[in-house]
Amino acid sequence: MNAISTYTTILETSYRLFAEHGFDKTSMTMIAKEVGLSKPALYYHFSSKEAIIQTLFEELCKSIGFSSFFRIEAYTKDNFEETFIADGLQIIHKQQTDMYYSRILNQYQALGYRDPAYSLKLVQILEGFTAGFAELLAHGVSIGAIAALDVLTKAQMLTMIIDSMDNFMSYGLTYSYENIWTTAVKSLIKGDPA
Amino acid sequence: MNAISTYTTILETSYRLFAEHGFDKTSMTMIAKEVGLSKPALYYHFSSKEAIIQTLFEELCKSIGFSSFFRIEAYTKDNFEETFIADGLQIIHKQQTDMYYSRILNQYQALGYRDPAYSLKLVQILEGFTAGFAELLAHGVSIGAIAALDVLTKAQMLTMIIDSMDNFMSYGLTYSYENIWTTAVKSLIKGDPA
DNA sequence: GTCTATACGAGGATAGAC
DNA sequence: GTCTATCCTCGTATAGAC
Repeated sequence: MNAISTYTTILETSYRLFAEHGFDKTSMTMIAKEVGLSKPALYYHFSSKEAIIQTLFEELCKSIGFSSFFRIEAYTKDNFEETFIADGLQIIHKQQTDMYYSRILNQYQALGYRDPAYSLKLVQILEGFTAGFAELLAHGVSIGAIAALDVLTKAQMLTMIIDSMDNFMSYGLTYSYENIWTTAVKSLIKGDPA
Repeated sequence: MNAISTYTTILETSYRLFAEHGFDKTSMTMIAKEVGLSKPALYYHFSSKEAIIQTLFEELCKSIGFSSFFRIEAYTKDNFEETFIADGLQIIHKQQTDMYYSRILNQYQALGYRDPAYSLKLVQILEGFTAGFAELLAHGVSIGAIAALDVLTKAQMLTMIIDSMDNFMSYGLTYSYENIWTTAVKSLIKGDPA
C-alpha cells in the first residue's frame, strides 16, 4: 500500500489531464500511462471514463458552495462591508491557487448541456450564491448596515461578478480582481440604512 | 444550384449539431447524414472537421463585438443612462433569439485552452468590451453626464455582467436580465458629475 | 459535386493469467 | 491489483467512379 493510494493518484492525474486536454481528448490510455499503470489496472479502479468524470465532479461540488466562503453569523453593523469584501476575496484567492479549476468547471458546464445531472447541480450552486447573497443583504438591512433596495437583483449581480471573475481568470486575464470585487460590493451595498 | 447553397447548409447544420452534442461528439458522419450528403461530399466542401469549426468561429466573431451594440456618438448628457441601458439590452435580446450561441461560445472557450488562436480572439473581444465601456464612461464624464470615479474598474464590471448573463442564460436560468442590467448601469454610473 | 467502398488509427472496454 | 493481448466500434479521411 502506498501512502498515496492508486485511487487518489488516478483522480489527481485525471484532473490535471482533463484540465489540460479536455475530457474528450484525454483517453484512458493517456491516464493509465501518466499514472504508470496498464489500462486494465485503471479499469479495475474505475469502471469507465465517465466514472472518473463523475467522481471528480462530486469532489469538486463539495468545496465550492456559498457557505464555504460566507459566514453570515459573523456579520455585524460595524464590520458588514469589510467582511463582505474579505469573504469574497477568499474565492478569488482559492481560484488563484488552482489554475485548473475554472477549465474543469467550464467542461462540466458543457457536459450539463447534454446531461441534466451536471447542469442541475451547477445551477444549484449558482442559485445557492444568489440566495446566500440575498440572505446576507437582507441581514445587512435588518441590522441597519445597508439600505433595503433591489436586494434580489443585487444578489444576482454579485453572483454574476463571482462567476465571471472565475471565467476571466481562466482566460489568463490579469485584471485587478480584488479591486473589482471591492468596488462591486461598495457600489452595490452602499446607501444609507432605511 | 439551390437557393441555399450546400456550403451554407453545412455550416448551419454543423452549428446546431455542435451546440446540441458538442464538437467532439458530433462526427462528420452525423453532419453528412443530417445535411443529406455522403461523407466524401462533405469533405469536398470542408477539408476537415476543424475547418468547419474554424469557419464557424470566424462568422461568430464578426457579430459580437462591442461596437455592434454600443454607438458612442449617440450618447448625450440627457440620454446617457437610458441609451446605455437600451444598448445593453440589445445584447440580451440577441442572445435570447439564438439559444445555441452561448453553448457554442463555451466550447470555443474550451478550445482556447489548447489553441491560442481561439483564446486570443475571445480575449480580444472581451477586452474590446472593457475598452469600449471605459471609453463610453469617459465620454460620459467629459459631457458631464456622470462622475469620474473608478472608470476602468466599472468598465470591467460591466463586461463581467454581460459575460455572465450570457452564461446564466445558457443554463436556462430565467432571471430578469433586463432588470439586472438596468440596475447594474444605474448602480455603477450614478453619482453627480464632478 | 456527389457517390460507393475502404483504409487506417484510436478509443473504450474485456478475457484470462499471475 | 496488476499485467499482456485482444476485441469491437467508430472516427477521420481518401481512392476512384459517375
